[in-house]
Amino acid sequence: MRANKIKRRAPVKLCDCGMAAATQILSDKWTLLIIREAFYGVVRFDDIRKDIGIPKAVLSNRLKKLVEQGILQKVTYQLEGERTRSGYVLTGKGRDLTLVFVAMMDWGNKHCLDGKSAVTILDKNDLQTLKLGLIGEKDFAQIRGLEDIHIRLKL
Amino acid sequence: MRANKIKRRAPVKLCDCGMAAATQILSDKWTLLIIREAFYGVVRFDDIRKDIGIPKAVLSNRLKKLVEQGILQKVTYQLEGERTRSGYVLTGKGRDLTLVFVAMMDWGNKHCLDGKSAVTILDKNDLQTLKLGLIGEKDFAQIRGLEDIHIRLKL
DNA sequence: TAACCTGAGTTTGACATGTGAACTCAGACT
DNA sequence: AGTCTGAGTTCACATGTCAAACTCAGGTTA
Repeated sequence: MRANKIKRRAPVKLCDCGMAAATQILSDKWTLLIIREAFYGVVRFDDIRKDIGIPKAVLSNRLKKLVEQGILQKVTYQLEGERTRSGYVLTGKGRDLTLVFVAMMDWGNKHCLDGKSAVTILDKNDLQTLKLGLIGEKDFAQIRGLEDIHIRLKL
Repeated sequence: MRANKIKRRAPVKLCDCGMAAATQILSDKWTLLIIREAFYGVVRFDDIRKDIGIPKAVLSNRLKKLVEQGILQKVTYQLEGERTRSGYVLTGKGRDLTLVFVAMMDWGNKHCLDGKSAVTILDKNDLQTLKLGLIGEKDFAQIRGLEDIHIRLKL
């Protein structure tokens, strides 16, 4: 290995590091799976529980924390012919996790799932395939906003 | 909330979901912080420990798992005038976490750190500022590879 | 050569958290 | 009035976390 790249200290202190701050909120066995449910539109306590197999006590605790942190909000809604219920949906702060979500999905598909991916991300308007990447200033205008994208299942 | 968006089940099973697979590997209080150290070039057991404040027993355990999973590899290296030592550096699979890293950093900076960011990501060649985003097919060629980027500290 | 220092762990034992099963409680249905 | 369902809470036990003490190998000092 190239010894000149070795550092004895990280150049950014934990308290100045957005990545470190984010991990403290997101890095828990269940939290990101709960947020995944929210992205897919599953809002009910028992539905989330059945989908991901989380113990009730833990789900209750995590939902509480996610609401405190402003990532989810508790809302009241009513499905056709059903009574009103409460559910948990993403706030703006929560929806802003989209790129984290996509980045993890891409990595997981490539390295844990033999490159298979279950969804494609499309431009909502022209249905063009979208890809996550780092791009230069002159192309910033080409970046799609969260309102302009659509997640489509394959097959 | 728009009731038509509510689902009773996630459309992608956990076992087919790259995101879910990724969370099972990464979602632990310390794992992503250890990977952060690796990105910054901190490779030694004790240096990592001092930087992030992780207990030795836990660090030992996590490094073992990260090596098993092929995200880090244990290497032998020698600094000028020091004896040979072993350290932990990113593999290709580990470096592929760059976009996850950047996505989490962007989110954490925006939502946990008042928009302050400690680093900028530049094109290694023309020092253009780079940004993470979803872009359309005709611009795929503008996406920078991991070899072409450079993380610069602000100030 | 012996004593010491440092890095990289392992062991220990108290404490915290996670877990599944059983319990609660309120609103709607019969 | 009794039952069902959704959304939790409580319990008792297994697992994980933590700080401090211990180990062990190489290199340094006396």
